[in-house]
Amino acid sequence: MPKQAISSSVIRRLPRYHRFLTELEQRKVIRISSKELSAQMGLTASQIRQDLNCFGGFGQQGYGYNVSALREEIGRILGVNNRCRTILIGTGNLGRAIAMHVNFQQRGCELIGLFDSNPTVAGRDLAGMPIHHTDTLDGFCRMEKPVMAVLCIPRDNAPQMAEHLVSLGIRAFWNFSHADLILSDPDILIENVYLEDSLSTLAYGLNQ
Amino acid sequence: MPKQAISSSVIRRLPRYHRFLTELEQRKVIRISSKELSAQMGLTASQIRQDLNCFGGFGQQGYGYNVSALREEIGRILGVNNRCRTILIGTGNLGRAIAMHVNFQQRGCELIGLFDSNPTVAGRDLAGMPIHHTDTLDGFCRMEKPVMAVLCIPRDNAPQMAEHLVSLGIRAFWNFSHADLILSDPDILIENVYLEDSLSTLAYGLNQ
DNA sequence: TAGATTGTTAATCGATTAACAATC
DNA sequence: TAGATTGTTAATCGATTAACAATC
Repeated sequence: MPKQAISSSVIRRLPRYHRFLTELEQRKVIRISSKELSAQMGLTASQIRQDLNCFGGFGQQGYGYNVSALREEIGRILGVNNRCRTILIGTGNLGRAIAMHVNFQQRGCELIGLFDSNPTVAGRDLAGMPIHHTDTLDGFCRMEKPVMAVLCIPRDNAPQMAEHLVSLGIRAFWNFSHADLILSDPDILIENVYLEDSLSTLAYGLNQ
Repeated sequence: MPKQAISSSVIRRLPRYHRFLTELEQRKVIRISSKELSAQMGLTASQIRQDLNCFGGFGQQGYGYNVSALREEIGRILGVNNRCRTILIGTGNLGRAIAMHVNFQQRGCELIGLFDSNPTVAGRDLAGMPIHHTDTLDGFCRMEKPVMAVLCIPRDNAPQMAEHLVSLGIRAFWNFSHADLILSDPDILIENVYLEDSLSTLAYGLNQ
C-alpha cells in the first residue's frame, strides 16, 4: 500500500501496463528494461520508472524488471484477484452488452445480480443469470451485500437510483447513464463513462 | 477555426460543456456566467473562460454567455451537424449494442454500413440496416467512401483490419477491440476505448 | 571489475488557477 | 455612471522528462 495518495494519472496507466506485461509473459519474455517497455508502449522510460516507484522498487539495477513478478505486483495493486461484488441495473442494449461482453472477473469484480424495472424483462436469463425486478433490489442488497453497481439506466433516473443504492451499501458506481453523477457523499467512487464523448473527439479531429 | 492547435485536455471537455448547455437551453435559461456554469459543472470559472477563449470570445463583459449561442458555437466546433460517414465492423454483443445504443447523428456521424466476418450473421438486420459480410468491404468502401470505422472485432484481427481500412480511405478509428492500435500513418485518428480499464480504476479505489 | 539499468532528485513543460484591466 | 463579468496575462501547481548517483 502506498504511503502517499497516488495521482489518478498514474492509476489510469496501471491497467495498460498490466495488459502489456500479460502479453510479454505469454510470449515467454522473462525480463524487460524500462527502456524496452517504453519503446513498445510509446511512452518514456522515465515515466515508467516514476510510475512503478510510486508503489515500491520492483526492479533491479543493471537488470531491469522481471516480467511475471512485475505483472503480479501491478495485478495485486489493481486487485485483480479480488471478487468485488457487483450488480448491474438496466438491461437494455448497453446493459446486456456489458453483462455479456465485459470480463468482470479479470478486473477483480464479480457480477452477482442483474436488475431491470420492466416486468416483462424480469425473469429472463442474461449472461447465465436471471434478471430481477428492481422492486427486489432492497432485499437482494441486504442479503448479498454488493459494493459496486453498474448503471445502465436512463439519465433521468440515475441520480435518484444512485442515492438509493448508496443507502443500500453501494460504494462505487460504473455509470453509463448519460448523466454526470454527483453524489452527496464524497467517499463514493464514480466512473462516469461517456462513450459518445469519445466519438465527438474523433469527429472534431476529422474536421480540422 | 483556431489559429493554434488546441490541447486535447480542452477538446475532451467540449462535449461536456455541450451537454450542460443543451440542458440549460431546455430549461429555458437565456444567459449564464462562467461563475454559475462552473458551480454547476464542478470546475473553476477561470478554466471555462480559458477553454472557450481558445476558440474565440463567445461572451460579453458584464453579461456572461448567451446559452443557445454558446451551445451553437461549441456544437459547430465539434461538428455535430456534420454527417461523417461511418462503418462498424464486428456485430458481436458489443458491436450490436453500439450500433443500437450510440446516437451517431447527435455527434456528427452517420452509420452507413455494418460488417461481420461470420457468414451466418451476414444478411441479418441490425439498427435498421443489413449486416454485410466483410468480403464485401472493399467494394462498399469504394462506392460509399466512409471515413470513420468502429472496430468491435477480436484484438488479434484489429491491427491488420485497421491497416486494410486505411488503404480503403478510413481516416479515423473508434476502437473497442482490446488492442492498442498503433498505425504506421500518424495522421490517422484513433480513439482506443478500454471499457475494462475504467472498471479497474474503480476496483483499485475500493481496495484503498 | 565494467556495463547496465534502476531509483530518485532536479529541471522542464503544460495545464490549471488567480488576478485584473478592458469593456459591456 | 456603477456593477458585473469577460478576455487575457501572470502565478501556481502538477505531471512529465532528464540527469545521474546508487547498485546489481
